[in-house]
Amino acid sequence: MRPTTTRCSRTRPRPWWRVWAGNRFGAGGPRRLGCTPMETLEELLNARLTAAFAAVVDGGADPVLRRSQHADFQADGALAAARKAKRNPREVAALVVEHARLDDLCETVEISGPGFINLTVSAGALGRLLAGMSAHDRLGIPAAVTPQTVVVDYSAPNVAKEMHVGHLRSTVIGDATVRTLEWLGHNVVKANHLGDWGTPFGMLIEHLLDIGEANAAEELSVGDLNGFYRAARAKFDADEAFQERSRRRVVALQGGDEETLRFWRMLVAESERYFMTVYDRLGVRLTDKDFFGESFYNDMLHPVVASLDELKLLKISDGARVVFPEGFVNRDGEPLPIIVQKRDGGFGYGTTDLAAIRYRTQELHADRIAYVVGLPQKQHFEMIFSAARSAGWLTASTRAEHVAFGSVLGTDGKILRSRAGDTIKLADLVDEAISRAAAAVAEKNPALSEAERDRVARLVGIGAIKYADLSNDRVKDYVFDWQRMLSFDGNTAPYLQYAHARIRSIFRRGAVSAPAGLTTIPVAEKAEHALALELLAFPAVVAVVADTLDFHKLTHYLFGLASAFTTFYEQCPVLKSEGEVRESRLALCDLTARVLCQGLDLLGITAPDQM
RNA sequence: GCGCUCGUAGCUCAGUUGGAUAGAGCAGUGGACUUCUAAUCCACCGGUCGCAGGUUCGAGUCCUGCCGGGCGCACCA
Repeated sequence: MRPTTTRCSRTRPRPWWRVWAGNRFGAGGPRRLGCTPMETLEELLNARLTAAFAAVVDGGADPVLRRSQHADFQADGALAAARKAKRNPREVAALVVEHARLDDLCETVEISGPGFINLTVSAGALGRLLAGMSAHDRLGIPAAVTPQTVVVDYSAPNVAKEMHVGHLRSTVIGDATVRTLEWLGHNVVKANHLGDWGTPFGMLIEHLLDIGEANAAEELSVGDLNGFYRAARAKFDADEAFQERSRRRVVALQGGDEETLRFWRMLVAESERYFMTVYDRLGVRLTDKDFFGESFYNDMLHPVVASLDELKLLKISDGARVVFPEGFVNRDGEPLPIIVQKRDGGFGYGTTDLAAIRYRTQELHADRIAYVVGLPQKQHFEMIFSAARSAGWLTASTRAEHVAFGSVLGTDGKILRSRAGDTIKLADLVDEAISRAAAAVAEKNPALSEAERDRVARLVGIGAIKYADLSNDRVKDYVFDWQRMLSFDGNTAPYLQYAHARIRSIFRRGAVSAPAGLTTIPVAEKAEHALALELLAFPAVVAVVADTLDFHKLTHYLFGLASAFTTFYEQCPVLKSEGEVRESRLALCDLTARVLCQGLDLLGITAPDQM
């Protein structure tokens, strides 16, 4: 949910508690991470097949390479190419196979069915590629050669209002976005679009004065934001005099009255302090430097309106100043506006979003802006993007996207609420996750020390919540189910964390470290072969996820990797094997652990070494 | 009314530019611990892919029309 903002007055000081360092990202750029670009298995196969297709088919053709149940990979491109050229698909496939240089990569290349090309990767190729990946500190994924500046707009709680499950998804998905893009070497601006401005602040400030500054600070700092807000609201609804005071207070706030601003800052600061405690417990990267609330854009609102006017985009409709982005109609089929300035002179939230997008493209020089906001806001963002394009504030050189997500449902299939029917405080949700995880850990591994158990419980509990959220297609609603997300079986965070802990345990138990400097990692067994293919797929998956921000594709991959590992673990003794086989298996273990650890880290989940 | 979004096994979900017999997990049933963590693994059972047409060698995927759930449609954000 987008935070609440209603009105704004003529002049306003810039928020004092933070200084936007305009050149914070300008100089230096990202650290170069000393990586050599590597070719992935899939890229290699694709390149060879593409060359073969070019030799066989006029104008060439996409090999349509993918993983297969019938072999390691299959290339289906011959069918489409044959149809286009009105040729026999099996013959095209045969010619492609004849022309393809695959000797160094494939054990077998066979044609099957109507013209599928089935590829089995040779052990030698797997060994070489695995060794390359293992020797690489970034697991085969180089840092971006041309880093982008990416603004991630997420979390966005409201001052003096409790964070609830609605903020959970934005925070978790946003954090995964930040981690993934930062790891890839991009300049990421974390923009926590705090709801820190608007009419409610009249009543909130009056309530603060009623109960006294000290009491208010106390109430807010312990996280009783709902209590504070409700009390203010109740008075506002019941007491006419209080209403009047609140209205005057809003005017004073908007007018820049110094004392009023001091109270407002206090509300904001106390709320931010509280939000930080929640973020810290959740283990997300947001800091107190990342609050860029709506008030941050206040100075930019009048200029936005003026610019729209100059650009002839501004229209007057029913006394309000509006822009009509093309292609949007209301229920009567009339053009649907974005209200940039209301009849009474106040600004709408659309104005703030326009100001923010202009700021982000023109001042921050963003190459990409990701709005991690709920699906219901979809039309709003389409309108904002459309208007911003018309104004020239959003050009083809910036990718603006609404990273939409669905609702969190209870096991009854309805929007998740507490038993009493209230919204659930995010802080309570975190507490419950940790206490449930603590109980599970205590039961399943009593040998852990108390301190270690607490640490593991926190990582498991938080991991479970995040993983449950990220492992579903984000655009869909998902069902929040404690039992399922904390299960050690199935596609869950604890399962992956456990797989990782088991691997670390091998090295502890064997008192060995991962072999280094291998030029090849021989794979012989079926389970080793399958694990190798999974490991080598990591770079491609990360690339897709960075592009689509579909994190369930990463969780899906990690689960497949962990499954492949446990099969290997059951069938291929590591410490009991000897010589080259032992070295190879230790290297596979190490590589799996590193990929699991890194993959989970991109999701904001920590994998403990033991649990 | 217009628009967006979802509908796949009893449950929770994958399914990438259209490709081979639609895949997992949970639950259920049956197996496997002198063993590097059994917090695991293996096997079986389970689906008219909401419905009906269409496009073609081939449709869960693309097109059209329905049905059902959720959401949005100007001065709250």
